[in-house]
Amino acid sequence: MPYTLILNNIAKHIHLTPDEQAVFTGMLQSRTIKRKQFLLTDGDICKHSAFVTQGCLRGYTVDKNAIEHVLSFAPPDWWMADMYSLISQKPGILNIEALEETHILLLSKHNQEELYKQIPKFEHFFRVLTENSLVASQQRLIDGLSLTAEDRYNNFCKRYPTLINVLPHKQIASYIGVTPEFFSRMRSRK
Amino acid sequence: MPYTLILNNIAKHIHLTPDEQAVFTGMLQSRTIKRKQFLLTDGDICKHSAFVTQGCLRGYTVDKNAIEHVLSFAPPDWWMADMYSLISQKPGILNIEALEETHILLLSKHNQEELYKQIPKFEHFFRVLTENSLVASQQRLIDGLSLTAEDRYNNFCKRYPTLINVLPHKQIASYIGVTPEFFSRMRSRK
DNA sequence: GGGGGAAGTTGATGTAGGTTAAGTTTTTTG
DNA sequence: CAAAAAACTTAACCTACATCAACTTCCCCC
Repeated sequence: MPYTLILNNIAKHIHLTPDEQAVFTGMLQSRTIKRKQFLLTDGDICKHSAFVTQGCLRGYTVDKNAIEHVLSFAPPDWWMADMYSLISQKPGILNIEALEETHILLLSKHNQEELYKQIPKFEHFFRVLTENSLVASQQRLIDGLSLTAEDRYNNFCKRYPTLINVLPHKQIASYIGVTPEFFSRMRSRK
Repeated sequence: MPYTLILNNIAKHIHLTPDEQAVFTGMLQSRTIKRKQFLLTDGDICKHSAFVTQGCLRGYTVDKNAIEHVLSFAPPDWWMADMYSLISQKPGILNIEALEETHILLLSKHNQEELYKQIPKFEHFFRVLTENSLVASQQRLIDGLSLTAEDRYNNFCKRYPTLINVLPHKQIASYIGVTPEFFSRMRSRK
């Protein structure tokens, strides 16, 4: 059953009756994105939250020197969206690309709001999810201000051990905020 | 009436009946913090969300070299807490200090949860609040990865024009991630 | 209102990490 | 499976920003 992962993800925070589960899963749309293809690009208006069931997404921005900066990765069991664009419904700044063939479940903004009305527990669920993201984002900000690149890399290894062997080095380098060249030097110093 | 500001803050996202307003304001505790005094220090467990009605708070961490890093400022009409500690109820990493005499309204974690039960609209309110914080935090992350210190300073001036003339330079320097010395040089170059 | 301790400035020097470039290895895809 | 592209490495050189130190100005608080 393709909904096991997402229902378990939700069950971590709220309990759904079988009926509610059916309402919820009925709102989902499943989709496969091939390697190097995009779910969303810079300038698009984000109309869905995506939940990854297989593969891996990355969300990144491109600066005025055409350098990419990874904001987040989404391996299985993670949610991904351009939050700014999703909540404002204005053109976003994020590119969301599949690093390998990736299976996702899409929840449209319309259905998400419908869910808040029909099953208010989902307000709670997404509040908690957002709170956790905020804490992680703030911790990463603090790390960026107070740690060396080497310490940030060590943290990344500890926090996301499964991703280390899956992601290309240049993507990890971009996430922690260094060039691939410097990342390579850092790694050889140990 | 000392609750006007906070009720208007809430009215931006949800509508409360007079009864609900009374329930809510009845849960608040007001407090004054003198200049250079702390609402919370590193290692404390955060038990309240604070809403500033007058003055200004700053939240910062201290790294292993005893350097302070400002995570956020809270002028009037802003909420402040150590989110990590508040949601996990584990010792936090944030110091929250008053930059001048500051009036706040405190909502305890217990009352906040009570509010979610008694007036579910508050789930919605805090979800939206948290979403907006997340978007701001992510934008700051991206700025840190892709802009020079000078560009970050210009952004800060645009985004928080009222804070520029209120905050000591060294606090702004810390927020944008440079030393006071470099901040001074940056400013003299224009 | 004046003295003392922060806050801010300025200059000389140091360094983490960037840039450019060239070469090697791995992966992808026709 | 081969060729092309992408990922990774190494080295020389560069720069944005940090550090240290001495000085000046501001602004609390007694």
